[in-house]
Amino acid sequence: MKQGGKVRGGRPWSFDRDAAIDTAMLLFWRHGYEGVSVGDLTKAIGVAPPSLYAAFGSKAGLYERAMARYEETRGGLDVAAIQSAASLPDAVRRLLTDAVAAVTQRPLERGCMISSGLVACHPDHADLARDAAARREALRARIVQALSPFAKDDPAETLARHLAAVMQGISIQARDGVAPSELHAIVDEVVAGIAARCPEG
Amino acid sequence: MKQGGKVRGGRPWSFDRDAAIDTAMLLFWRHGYEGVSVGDLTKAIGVAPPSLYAAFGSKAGLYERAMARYEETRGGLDVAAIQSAASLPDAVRRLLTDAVAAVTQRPLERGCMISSGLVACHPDHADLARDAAARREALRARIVQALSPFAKDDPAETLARHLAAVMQGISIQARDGVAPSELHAIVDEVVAGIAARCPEG
DNA sequence: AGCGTCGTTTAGTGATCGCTATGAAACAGG
DNA sequence: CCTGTTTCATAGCGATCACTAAACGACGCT
Repeated sequence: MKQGGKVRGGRPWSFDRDAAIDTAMLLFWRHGYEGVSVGDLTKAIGVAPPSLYAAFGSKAGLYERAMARYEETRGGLDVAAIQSAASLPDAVRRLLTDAVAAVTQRPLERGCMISSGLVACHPDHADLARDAAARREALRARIVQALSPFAKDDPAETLARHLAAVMQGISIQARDGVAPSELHAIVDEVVAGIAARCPEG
Repeated sequence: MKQGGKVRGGRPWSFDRDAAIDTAMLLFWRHGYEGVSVGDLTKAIGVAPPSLYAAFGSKAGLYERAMARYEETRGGLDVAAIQSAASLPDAVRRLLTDAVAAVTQRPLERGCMISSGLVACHPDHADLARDAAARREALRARIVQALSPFAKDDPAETLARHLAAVMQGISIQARDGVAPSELHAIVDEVVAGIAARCPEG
């Protein structure tokens, strides 16, 4: 998907598909799917509508690409790093601290595009909403995996759902402008609650 | 705001303003602000656009009325009932159990209109988004009040933010179709974490 | 009945929505 | 050069957006 993916002949691409997805990702991240028009996208990318449609099929198709890009680059949950933690509370702390950093890093694009994206929308976009919900469920499953050295089966599933809920709430509050220090205070409380119920210190 | 709020003369109202706000509330609750058009609203209410605008000013004005109605009737946090709890863990349990009930009660309108509503939108609707964020902050303040018999000042503020985050996450997961039993499992974990760190059992 | 008042309807405003038909432009190979 | 292939921008599609001008209709009052 770099510049010029030709085989034989044809006019070369005038814009970088990769950069276009990044641009679209930032716009969707800020304003949501229904808050960004195709006109906004073409203007920000610097291209005419037919080029966008030739490259990505539809606005919904570009949104899916943007979501996937977000997962690869921003919503990356470093499973290995969390698994190497010394204890369950430490693993939870790493997980949630990373989450706070991710949702407060950029001043304009706050919150998590997956955790609090496409929660409600027009019925016409129900497919996209289902996709977003599936990505949230997949994120929860990856939390289960990340916690696998510390908790098994049913407890891990429930704990992952609990932590997913906390991360979703943190995402919404980050969007609302809550300071990182206050979000870290939430993390401290959650970790303390886990630690207090944990056999190992 | 009942049928016929006249003073002198004039044609009587043909539709119940109260019922119209309820109808709009359900639609906005399901699909979000940007997911409902004025055409959807006029069709559901059974009235022509000018009547809607005469009664509520604008789509945004009707949304604000719907949000207020939601707070009065659905998002009602029973502060008194929670304050009468036997302990902090019990108070938290009541709070979160009520929240799960509220977000899973109706099959079509799931989640909380305030906790996970208008999180991202077009810049033109930034005022409404600020209003929604303010309502979320006000909800957190009411949690502080509800917990006032059990926690004071700084700890209460942080705990309320923590619980608000959990409630927001529960709202999103309820929208995604997560079963009430699994949401209750989250509540159990949060309550257990509070109880384990609490001086009184 | 006639008048004033206000809510209603019909019908439509310009703007924007997501998307596309058409043809020119820019390349590779001959 | 020419032809074939692919991407590009111009221009505009029908539909829908939030919203409104203008006239009609239903009442209280005199």
